[in-house]
Amino acid sequence: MSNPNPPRRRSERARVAIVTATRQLLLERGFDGLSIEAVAARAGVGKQTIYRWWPSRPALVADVLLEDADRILRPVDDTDDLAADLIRWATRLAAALTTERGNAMLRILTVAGLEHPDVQARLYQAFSVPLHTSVRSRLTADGYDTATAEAAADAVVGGIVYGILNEGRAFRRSRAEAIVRTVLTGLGKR
Amino acid sequence: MSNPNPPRRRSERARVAIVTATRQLLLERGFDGLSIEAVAARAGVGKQTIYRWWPSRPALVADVLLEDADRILRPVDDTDDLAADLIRWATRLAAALTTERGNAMLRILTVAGLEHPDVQARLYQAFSVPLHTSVRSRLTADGYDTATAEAAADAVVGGIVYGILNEGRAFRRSRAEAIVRTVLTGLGKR
Amino acid sequence: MSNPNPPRRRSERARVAIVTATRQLLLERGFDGLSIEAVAARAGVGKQTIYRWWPSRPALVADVLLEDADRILRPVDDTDDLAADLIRWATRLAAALTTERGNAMLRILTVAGLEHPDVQARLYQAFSVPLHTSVRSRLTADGYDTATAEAAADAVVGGIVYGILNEGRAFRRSRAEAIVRTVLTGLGKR
Amino acid sequence: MSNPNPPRRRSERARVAIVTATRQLLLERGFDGLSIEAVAARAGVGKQTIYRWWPSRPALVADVLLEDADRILRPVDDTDDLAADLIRWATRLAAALTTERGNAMLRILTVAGLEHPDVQARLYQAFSVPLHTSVRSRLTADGYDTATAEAAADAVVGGIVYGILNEGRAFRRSRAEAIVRTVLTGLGKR
DNA sequence: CCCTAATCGAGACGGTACGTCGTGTCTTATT
DNA sequence: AATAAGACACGACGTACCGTCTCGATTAGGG
Repeated sequence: MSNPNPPRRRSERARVAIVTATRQLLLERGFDGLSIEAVAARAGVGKQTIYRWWPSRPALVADVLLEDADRILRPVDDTDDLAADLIRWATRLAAALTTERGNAMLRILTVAGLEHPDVQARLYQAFSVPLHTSVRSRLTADGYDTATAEAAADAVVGGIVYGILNEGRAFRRSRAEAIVRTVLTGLGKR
Repeated sequence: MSNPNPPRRRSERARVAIVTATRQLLLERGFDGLSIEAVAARAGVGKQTIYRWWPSRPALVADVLLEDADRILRPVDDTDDLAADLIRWATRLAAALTTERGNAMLRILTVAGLEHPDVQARLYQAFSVPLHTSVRSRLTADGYDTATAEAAADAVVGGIVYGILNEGRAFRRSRAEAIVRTVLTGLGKR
Repeated sequence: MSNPNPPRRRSERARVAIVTATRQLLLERGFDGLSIEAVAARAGVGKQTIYRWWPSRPALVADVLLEDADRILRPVDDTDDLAADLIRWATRLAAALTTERGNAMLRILTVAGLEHPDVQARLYQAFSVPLHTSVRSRLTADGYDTATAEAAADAVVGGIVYGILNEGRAFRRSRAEAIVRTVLTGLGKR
Repeated sequence: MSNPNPPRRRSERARVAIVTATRQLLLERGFDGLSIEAVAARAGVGKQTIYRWWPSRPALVADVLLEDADRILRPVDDTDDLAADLIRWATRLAAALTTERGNAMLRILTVAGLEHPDVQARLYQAFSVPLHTSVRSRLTADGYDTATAEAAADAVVGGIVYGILNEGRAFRRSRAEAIVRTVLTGLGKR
């Protein structure tokens, strides 16, 4: 009995060439300067091959960003020093998002998400959720209740990422530390 | 002494028509869907009249957003109850940014800023700075030191705005309140 | 002794499906609107199967036209009345070329020939030559010399076919008759 | 009182460049090989400028052909020798249509007309009608009645042009002469 | 109060990119 | 082998806008 839905046979060679070309052009020209035509040319691929597998420019960009997600997402350490763990995590996050490449990625990621709802959903799952969860679960692991952990994660992640969106690479790591300290200081175990 | 910048005789009629058309089209089609050609057509204006006064599409959009800034920016009240003042302010901010129109504005504002550095600077001054300052000065007014107020303002503003950027209109006002409470609880006067 | 051209095992089913689909699409969309892809889809056949057996689109079209040649080509009757024979033949030809289908065929045939030299050669042999020969040999049968018969055939066939190419289905059969009469009247046996 | 329909201001420079480029490319690559993109590139013009003024490729081609119509259309001389006049005209027509350029034009003209009805109408008026009329009026000038002149013109023009469409540049001028002679011989004044 | 130069509407222009269609070649799995 | 299916690199399509550039036709101030 044969498969009624034979899987479409996709060229891995083309897929990699497209994703690679997209990544390069994204860093060279930014999200807005990225044209499908340029990607196709650099990848040595027909435009149709891109349109066959990706519904839109933001969707292609999202795939590229998702492949690089682990450069930004790191788990929170779990020693017996909560403050130290979160501060280490926060400064590393700030560091990753203020490298030239990391900052470019953050901006691209944000624009791509804002311009295309379904891409937004994927990026949200892949970036915002893990970031938030890292902090939240480190807190609940230490005994904080869900609501408190939630609000504290909002404040820490939002404070840092929104700060970097606004200030760009000028955002200092010490500011991330200050945010964590400020939020933490107020969290009395009940 | 003669005016070094002799006011050029600009048609106010055209200016208003352009800004109005831009606002409408922005809400109908979003930032990316906005074309100068469509603005000119809707405003009953030649394209050149737009290019004569605005250097780029984001600059035009920025002007429209700036005209509407006061719909979002409200001062923090200054009663003797810090927590109540900040919570009121935060929930109002969240409310403004989760209306259909307010949310659209936030998204447009963010994209416009991320894609055009000099527009970014103007929008930063007009939106991010006042937001941040509101909170910070309410805190310093209550005796908190600059560094603490800074970090707390980062956490509150970032927590709310970044949250809304991610969740959109689904962001609950109660979450804004929780963030404020969490941040506040930790701020012990020294 | 074995066949030097071992017949390749070609699917007759596919051949017929392709030719039929081509004929339908030719009548629906004309020569220019005919795409190999559409033929393959309508025939339920892979594109490669078409390219395997026909070198080009005009070649495929030519095959279809050749299968239908006998709808147009009729011998000239040979009674003892030359004028009546030729007039009958001419009006029948005009009739065949002014039906919806016949006229479409003529136009397709002409375009296909003009755009592809080797197809032109085949179509010339299959259509123009027999048409011309019909008239010419009826005349030589009646005793006219070759050169005269040749020129008269040129005038009759060209007059009718070129007329129909220009006027389309508006060309009246009586005009074909008039041409024949005019040409004939001048042919005095020597 | 201002003109309610201000004439659109068309660039003559662009018009000429487009027509010239089209003519060149037509002779280099033929009708089918002509792409709007190539015309735009060679003319140093945006594609839109072509599409703004011509509705289709055949329409553009028709304009080019019409500009060259006088290379083919010549009046019939009117001396007192009908046969000589028509033969001279016919051989000149055959000569014009069997030069490399003239033959190319004839083929292009025919294909363009067959593929686009409204272009067909214009080309018919500009080429077929004058050709036919030339012969017909020379005959009526000599006293032949309308119907006879009509049929004779059909035979002469059709015989020559259809012959050249079929035989191409191999068509001999003497054949044109033979056709004229044959048709003429049969025309007894009544 | 008129003159004149800046501004206005309109829209053509040379371009870039879009997203789609079709080409002819190829690869894979099936018969 | 030949087949149905369809991915692939490529080229062209016709459209949308870009930002620049004329065109007259106002229109608002300084003479």
